[in-house]
Amino acid sequence: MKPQRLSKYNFKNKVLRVVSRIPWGETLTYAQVVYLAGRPKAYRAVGNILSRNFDPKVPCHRVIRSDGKIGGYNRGAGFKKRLLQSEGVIFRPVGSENGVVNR
DNA sequence: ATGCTGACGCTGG
DNA sequence: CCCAGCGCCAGCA
Repeated sequence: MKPQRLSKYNFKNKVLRVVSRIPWGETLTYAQVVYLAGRPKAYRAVGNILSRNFDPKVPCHRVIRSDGKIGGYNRGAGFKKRLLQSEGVIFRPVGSENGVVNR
């Protein structure tokens, strides 16, 4: 077992792990995830990582924007919203598209 | 090694 | 509420 260097090498891994621990029906913002992963200012990178993640073990649809908007999804934002709604996440109809998570 | 990319966040208009 | 601009960072070609 090699000592795990959390500085950068594990960042992606850590992010995926954090996301995979989000309970059913719960949501976290990108900022929260990145904070838990230890890089409070790397929210940009998280988007990159999640966009490339296709592992079903990682419920990346539970990660939303800090302003409450849904954000993007590699399978389509609409699909992401449906998934969240089916998990009981309440959306407040705002604007035309995105909608805001009620919390 | 270098430069561009993007599922973001925040402020200002 | 919507749009534009700037900052920030790890991944990837």
